[in-house]
Amino acid sequence: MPVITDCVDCPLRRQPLFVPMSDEELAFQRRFKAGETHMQVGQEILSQGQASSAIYTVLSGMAVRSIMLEDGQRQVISFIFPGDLVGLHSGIMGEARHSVTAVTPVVLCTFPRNRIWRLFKTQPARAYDMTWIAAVEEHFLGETVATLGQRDATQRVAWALVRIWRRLVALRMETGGAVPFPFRQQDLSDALGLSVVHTNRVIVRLRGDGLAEISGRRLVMHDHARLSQVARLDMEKDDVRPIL
Amino acid sequence: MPVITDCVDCPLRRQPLFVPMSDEELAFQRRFKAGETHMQVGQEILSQGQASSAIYTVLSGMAVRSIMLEDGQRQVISFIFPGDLVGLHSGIMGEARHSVTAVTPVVLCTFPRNRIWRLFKTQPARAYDMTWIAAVEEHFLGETVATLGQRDATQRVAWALVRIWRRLVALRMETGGAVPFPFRQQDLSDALGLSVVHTNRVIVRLRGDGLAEISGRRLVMHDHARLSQVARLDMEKDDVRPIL
DNA sequence: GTCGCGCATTAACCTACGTTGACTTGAGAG
DNA sequence: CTCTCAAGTCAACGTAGGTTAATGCGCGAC
Repeated sequence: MPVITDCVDCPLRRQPLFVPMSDEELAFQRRFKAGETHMQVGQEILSQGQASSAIYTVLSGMAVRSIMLEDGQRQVISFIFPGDLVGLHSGIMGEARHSVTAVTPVVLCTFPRNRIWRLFKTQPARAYDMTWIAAVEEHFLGETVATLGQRDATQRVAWALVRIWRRLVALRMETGGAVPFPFRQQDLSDALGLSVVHTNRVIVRLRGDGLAEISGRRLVMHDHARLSQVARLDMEKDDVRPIL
Repeated sequence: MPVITDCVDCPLRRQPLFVPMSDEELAFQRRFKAGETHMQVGQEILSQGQASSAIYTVLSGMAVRSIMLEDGQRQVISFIFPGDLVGLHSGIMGEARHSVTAVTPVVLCTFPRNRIWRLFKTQPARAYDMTWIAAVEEHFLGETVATLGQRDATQRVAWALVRIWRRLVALRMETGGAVPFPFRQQDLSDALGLSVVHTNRVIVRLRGDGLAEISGRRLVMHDHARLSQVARLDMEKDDVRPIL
């Protein structure tokens, strides 16, 4: 039987990426958390079209959020990392409009759906944070739309790699100039609206140019500054965000 | 001096598209609303990079939400219609990451930023609605990402036209098989990641095929079912949403 | 009226990316 | 150790959509 992480000991909330929690918030959080769920690689945390009974914070592991279109094409909407909130809008709107699939083993904090309303009633600060999280998410999606709409293949791939890199660095998951990269090239291309073949062409070229490379399920960043330039991302500090 | 609409008389909240408000909510809303702002065509309701001091609900008129990229390209993130909430995440995150530009004269209900926190403290139901709105918005953005990532030009244009059509029909703005369409083809192409030239090719073809046409600042829908099919949008009822 | 201007429309040409299909590599199963 | 299967890589060729640039057209200014 695995031991459940007490929120007090949660390794995530101390990360500089996240807004610190007050003692009172922490106390509420411990009661709000109903338990933990463990998912295997390939398992669906959320399934498109299914009602979902809970929202989750990813404690560890990674996943992809994707929509399957009627004609069988898949769009990856976003990559999911530790600290991300999953299922907010299925929780609010009733039915999941997308799937979330684990690409590594994933541990989730579970917050039952029917407690969300209590959170809004008794914990306005936490409710505010939830809206804040939704706003951050929306901001990223806007950036994604801009990337898909206006960038060419090279810029898109560079953008995705830099975004993933920065997020994992902020989570202190960088070791020896590399971060875990459990996504397949197929996931990347489904996220960027490119064919796998062309995504691969770009990745090979970026590697040849000494900018970054993917090898052994890890992303090795050789030249963050130059790759950011290719991606047209400035070097601005990532904003902190709340965590549930 | 223009007369300010009392929330009690607000023509929007009665529309079937929106979740009805309780008397108590309505009472709060009247105090929450600080006033109205009128914008001219071309004016910016929100400017990318500027701090914004308020959030707004669009009472009437239309706008586009867009990002200007460093190299001068513009991505239209979404089209804004009456009932939409504008500036939620600039309000929460401090600085606007995108611009919102009026494409018709626009009337806005103004909610000062510093009252948002009071809303969360005293009106959990309204706070919940705000999160709900953010979730609906996020859902649409996800659909946009999927459209830009996986659809070809014809499907994209059809998708945009159907989305706009349905929203304006839900707002009861349809007359004689047509709705107002104040957007330029340039706006459409910036939203869909296409060149104006190609967008025009598609529009001309859709018109020739008797599906829909844009003429005289109006969108005439000749065959909603068939166009929806082209857009790969099913005929599902649009969900209701709250309004602030 | 007619001038000026932003927007829609069209045609000719070109390229970035998709498609198909074959080959390689590597990791886990037995 | 080697078999298998999924993922990565690569080349050849085709096409959707970009680019450029010219023309048409309504509409407000005066």
